[in-house]
Formats: sequence, C-alpha cells, structure tokens
Amino acid sequence: MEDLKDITKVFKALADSSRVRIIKMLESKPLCVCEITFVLNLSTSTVSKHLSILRDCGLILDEKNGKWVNYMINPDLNSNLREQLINLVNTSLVNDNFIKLDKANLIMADRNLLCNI
Amino acid sequence: MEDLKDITKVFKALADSSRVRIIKMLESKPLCVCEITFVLNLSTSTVSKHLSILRDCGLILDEKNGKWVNYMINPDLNSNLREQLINLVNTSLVNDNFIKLDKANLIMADRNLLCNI
DNA sequence: TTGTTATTTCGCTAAATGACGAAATGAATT
DNA sequence: AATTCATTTCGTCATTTAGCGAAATAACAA
Repeated sequence: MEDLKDITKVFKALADSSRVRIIKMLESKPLCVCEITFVLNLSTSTVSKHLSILRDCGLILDEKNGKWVNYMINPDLNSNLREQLINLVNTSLVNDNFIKLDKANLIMADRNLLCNI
Repeated sequence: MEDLKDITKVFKALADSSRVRIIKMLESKPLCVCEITFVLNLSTSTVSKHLSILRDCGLILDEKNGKWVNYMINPDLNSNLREQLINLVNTSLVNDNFIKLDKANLIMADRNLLCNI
C-alpha cells in the first residue's frame, strides 16, 4: 500500500531529465555506471547519485558483477503505480531527439572499450 | 508530440505532496483558491503558485467566475501521458490518511463560509 | 600484498524550489 | 468613483538539489 510520501518520492525521482534518460536507456538492457556516464556526459559521482535515487524509490535494481555494478529496471515492480509509470515512460519519448541520440551513443558504449583504455 | 522537457515538467509538477493533494481534491469537484488554501493550511500565495505550476504543465485548468477562480482537472488532457498520469493519481492514495483527512476537511470548506467572515 | 579500476561517499558550490508577507491586479458592489 | 475581496505577482529567505572533484570502498589482477 502506497502512501503520499512514497508516491511523491517516485515522482521526484522522475522529475529530472537525466534520470528519465537513464530509465529510457535501461529499457534496452542492463548497464553499468560507466556506460551511462559516457552517454550522459556527466561525472561518475553525479550518475551514481542519480542511480541511487532511482534505486531508492524502487524503480531500478543494482546487481554486482565483478568490479562492475549493473543497473536494470526492477523486474519486480511491487506496485501498480511503479509498473504503470515505467510503462508510461517506456511508451513515451520514442521520437524525442535527445533520447534517439542517447540510444545511438549507447551502441558505442561498450564497457570494455570504455574501461580498458 | 511530447519531448523530454515537456514530460519532465509534468513529473516536476507532481513531485510535490501539496500538488498531489490538490489533484486529489480536484477529482471531487472544481475548487477555488481559498477552498484549497483552507484544506492545505498554506498561505494563499503559496497555493496560487502551486496551482500555476499544475496549470502550466497542462494538468489543470482555471476558469474565472466573478471574483473567484475555479480550478479543475483539465477535461481535455491533450496527451496520453497526462491522461494516464491523472488516472494513476486518481486510482492511487485511496487509503492514504492525509488524503482522507483532506477530503473530510473539504466538506467543511464552503467558499461562502470561508469568504464572508 | 600491492596495484588497478569501477563505484560510492563526502564536502562543497551554484541554482532551483517552497514558503511567507506585502503589494498589485481584477471583478463585483456600493 | 471608491471600496471590498479573491487572487496573482514580487521580493526575500531557508532548504533542497544537481553538479563537480577528491577521498574512500570494493573487487579483481599481478
């Protein structure tokens, strides 16, 4: 059961364009911090903070994998609200130019290339 | 067609508990600023600002009526996103205690009583 | 163990936001 | 025209937030 505080927290998490861009990226596949950092062109610490905000409201999950941390859309969005919000974001912005560019850049964002230099 | 900026603006509008409470109140019926101010127990200017934020992202409408301004959920939410968000808020928080209390207080908030003293 | 690398946490700064009261605006009434 | 009253706008203040770089942490590699 969701209360006002929980719901506001989820809306706050989505009330930032960088975080919406992250959700849109994660719709393709799980990503590590450095891949997202490459696409958003922000500092690693800033991206890490954004991810923790999305995680703390239950929209995404992290999973350790060696020295990487993979982030993904929470496959078990234990509420109708979160599920519908993710669907809403998922079906939105399909023609937005920034989102298209992010998706194009994501193709070039191979963690091995990014990290082994 | 919605772009990233528009969508972020709508999420920002909902990322505040007072504004979510306003949306929940407007689900019952159109309300003037003084009725909402009575329930939220905030200053008139603050409530007016909240209402303008909700209006500027297209979620609500205002309608002059004599010296009052009636605010209501926009009956013509010209986008799937706004429509689904309003539905989402509408179906959420039905058991939240603060929202219940707001609805109870709203019954006592008659604009004639509030304004004719 | 020591080094390397990915991520997180910390401390800071600049900008945005929510709150208020006071002043301005707009519409009805006298 | 002057007054009254609901609402909006303005100026200010305190708090929150997004951003960064540096330091701390965690996990693999040598």
